[in-house]
Amino acid sequence: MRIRILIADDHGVVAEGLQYLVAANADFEVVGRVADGRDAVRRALELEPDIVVMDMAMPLMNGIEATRVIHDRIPGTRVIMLSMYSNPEYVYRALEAGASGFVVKRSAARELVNAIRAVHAGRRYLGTQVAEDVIERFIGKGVPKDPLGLLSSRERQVLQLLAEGKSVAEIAGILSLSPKTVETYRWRMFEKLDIHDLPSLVRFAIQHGVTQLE
Amino acid sequence: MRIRILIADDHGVVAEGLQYLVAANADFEVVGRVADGRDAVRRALELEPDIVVMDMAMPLMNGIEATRVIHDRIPGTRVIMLSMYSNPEYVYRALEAGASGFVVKRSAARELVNAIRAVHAGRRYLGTQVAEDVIERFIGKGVPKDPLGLLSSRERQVLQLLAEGKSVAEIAGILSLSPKTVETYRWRMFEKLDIHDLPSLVRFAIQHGVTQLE
DNA sequence: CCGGTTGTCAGGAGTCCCCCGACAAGGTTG
DNA sequence: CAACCTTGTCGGGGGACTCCTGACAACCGG
Repeated sequence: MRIRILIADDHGVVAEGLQYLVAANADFEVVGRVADGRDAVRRALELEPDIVVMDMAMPLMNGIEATRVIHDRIPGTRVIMLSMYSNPEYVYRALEAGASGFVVKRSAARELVNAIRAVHAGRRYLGTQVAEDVIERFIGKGVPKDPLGLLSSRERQVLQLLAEGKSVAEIAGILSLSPKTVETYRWRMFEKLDIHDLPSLVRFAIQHGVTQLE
Repeated sequence: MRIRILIADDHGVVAEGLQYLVAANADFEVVGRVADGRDAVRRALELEPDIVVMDMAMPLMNGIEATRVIHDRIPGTRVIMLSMYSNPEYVYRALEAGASGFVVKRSAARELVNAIRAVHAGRRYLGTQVAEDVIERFIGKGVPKDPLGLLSSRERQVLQLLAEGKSVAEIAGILSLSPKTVETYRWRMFEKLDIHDLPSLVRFAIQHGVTQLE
């Protein structure tokens, strides 16, 4: 019985590369490939793979939020987060959202393979680089507390979409909500973060990895 | 006679993925893989590959500089730049440094394969995404100019203030202008940059150093 | 001297935002 | 358990803001 894997990465070249890389192991099977967080959730629900290899920064819904949903809804599926950076704040948020592993793209492919096997065996896995960074931080200070924790998951979704330049109406369409509801999230978000203009919100989102500079 | 390829990318996972991806084509042969710009130059000198697939952002020596050296010293070797971003300034700098192709990681693997074949056949290749961006902005100019140059000084002032979160009314106050005038600058700016939402404008401003994060 | 760019302002239709209120469901805590 | 808080969801209304177009004088480059 091969390990069934879903790959979520919005960089076509990278994603297809990953697919070949993973498929080079006889006991791995890539069952799907998607390019944004919402599709990741959809296909994961549909396929119930053993493992999702998830890029952290993706359009529409980032890897963290997607992980949160998948972890909640599909108990048998484990998520391995793949990220450009090993910023402890990111690692913390990924694990807190329910990821079982965290590997930086910088590391050797070996690590991803190790991570897949470890996680599939029910363990957790941090890339060596990641583990070092995180431990370093943990002994220095406590748990990194980030203001994103103040926001509910809906609010974070809206934050990302807003920062990506979507209008309230577009967001309502994307999330299948009333525009009024989206406005409420936006309003509550501004209150919680004590931010009162869109540009500051965009900066905040970039700084906290909710969206990227592109 | 197979096309001999050197891969330079500091992200282990990505690089190995690329290797598998490229090697999936029978007429391609991956002769080496390196993780920084200096090694790229060293190995290129040593191997004289047909093609170097080069990541733009690498430690020690970035892809641009490495390309410059390789292009100068090994006439038979062509470089294809692989980048996260299709920012025309980057594309320009890559081409000016002697790259023969430019593909963004976002694009499909197919494009990289196309690029390799095209470049090996002596042509140049820009990914469709890249070509669009570049042509759009450079066609009328001829001279590669950074898009900030498109803006008048008043427009740049307004850009900065907008990106800092100021409202049109505030800006009018600061610059002692009618709000209507400020609106005009804002509108002209959007037109010139082909940007149609505030968050994108903020990103643009940050990317071009008009304002900073934090 | 003429077309293009810049700096400046105005108008109007239409959109969006701000802030408030509301309520049900779930979670937490005394 | 009861009381409270948070979250998810929606609506209203009025004021603010945006978008686009038009206008015109000044300058500058060819």
